[in-house]
Amino acid sequence: MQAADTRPKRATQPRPAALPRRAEPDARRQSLIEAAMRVLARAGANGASVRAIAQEAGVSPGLVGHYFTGIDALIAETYTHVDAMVTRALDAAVAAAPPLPRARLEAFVTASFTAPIAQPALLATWIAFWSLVTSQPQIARQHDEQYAGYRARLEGLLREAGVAEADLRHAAIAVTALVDGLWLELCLSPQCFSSEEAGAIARRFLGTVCGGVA
Amino acid sequence: MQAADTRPKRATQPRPAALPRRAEPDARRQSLIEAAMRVLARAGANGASVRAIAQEAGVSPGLVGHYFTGIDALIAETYTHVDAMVTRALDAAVAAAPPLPRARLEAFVTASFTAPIAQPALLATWIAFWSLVTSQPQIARQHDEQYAGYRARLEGLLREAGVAEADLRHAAIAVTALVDGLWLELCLSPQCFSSEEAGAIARRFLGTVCGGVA
DNA sequence: CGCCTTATTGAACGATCGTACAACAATCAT
DNA sequence: ATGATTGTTGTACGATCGTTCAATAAGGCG
Repeated sequence: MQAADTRPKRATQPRPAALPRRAEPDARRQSLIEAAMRVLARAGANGASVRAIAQEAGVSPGLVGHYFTGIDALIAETYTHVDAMVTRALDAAVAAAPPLPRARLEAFVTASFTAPIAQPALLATWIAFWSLVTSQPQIARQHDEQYAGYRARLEGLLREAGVAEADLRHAAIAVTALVDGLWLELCLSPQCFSSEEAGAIARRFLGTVCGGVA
Repeated sequence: MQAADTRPKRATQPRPAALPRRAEPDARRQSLIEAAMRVLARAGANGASVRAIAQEAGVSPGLVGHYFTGIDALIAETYTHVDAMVTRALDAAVAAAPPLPRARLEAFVTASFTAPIAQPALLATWIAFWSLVTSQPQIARQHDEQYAGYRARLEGLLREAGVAEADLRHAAIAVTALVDGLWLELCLSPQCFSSEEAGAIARRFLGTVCGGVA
């Protein structure tokens, strides 16, 4: 597997201004993680090498080893960063919704299919992370924790919406699976169905889960 | 060199008997694809190199280039092979079900969470394939076709089960997404919920899609 | 200013990657 | 048997991989 052609040089995200030659450690870490995001979006999971990321960040390859124990740790932290960004976007969507339990729930799932969450450029980050889950127990644990957090947030919204406590776990698993499946297919072949259709399908499912009439 | 080192190391799947030195071309192709499956299951997407696959198949690395245009083509054909195996297992489950539309439909989704489909060892094949979808248009086309085939089969079962023609497309997309999401999470963290739970969740969803009460 | 800490460099290392290719060997037609 | 065909080998090549590490440079502090 070799790096794919990246000729078009499509501007996925503008590169931020270069950091001072000697930067604040936290800022440098962050800039490396954001560079990894851009490389993953542009070149895919197979193209996200130490050298490519360092070049994207405008630093020497050796610096990666100074901030991360290895490329896998950088990928894992990039996943954490993207996951936090997704969580923030979802929380913002919920907060912006009318203060009705059902509306908040619908805002949660609808936001999953709109920018900045559902963009094919983010898929490579998940793929790169998933490919580490099987072989690295620590990565598997991280995945479990972040997914558990996602489901816990969803369980809270479902509880507000009146889902019985006994059904909460299965309902959260079901909604999570449906949203993830729609999200994945939306990223893999965006022309198969639209974000609006995905949102409509998911909201309709919420109607059956909450048992209530719309 | 390392010709003597053919002792069984880790038996994920038993390696089939070695082919004769000069094998039937179709058989050799097939053996390379099956070797790729075993390597993907054992070493993950990042470990599925030409050399590892050739060694697993008991042939020289150069032979891969004789049967496939490159490692990406071998991965793509491996995906095709696994997809065909899944399709066969699903069709067999449907055929073995009672000849009632709803039972056939339930058999279809239930089989998605039992061997030989839902095993974490298969996840690496999907991951390796997905990582090629973004960068290679031909792979993207192949993905679209195989997913369309899956949904078409599901649409047929849903039609038999009485789903209105106007709802068929969205229903198939929804069931596919739910099953895929459950399947993915089941492979990524098998301890989070069980295959039986996944089946129960999916069957319950079918009840709401078909409109009928269970 | 000189000293100390440390962020950063850039090259080098060994390993592995995918692919190409000449040589070898096995089968088949004649 | 002989030649043609082709499956198969093994190696070599250039590229790239992740990581290491001595050298360098940039600030903080006396």
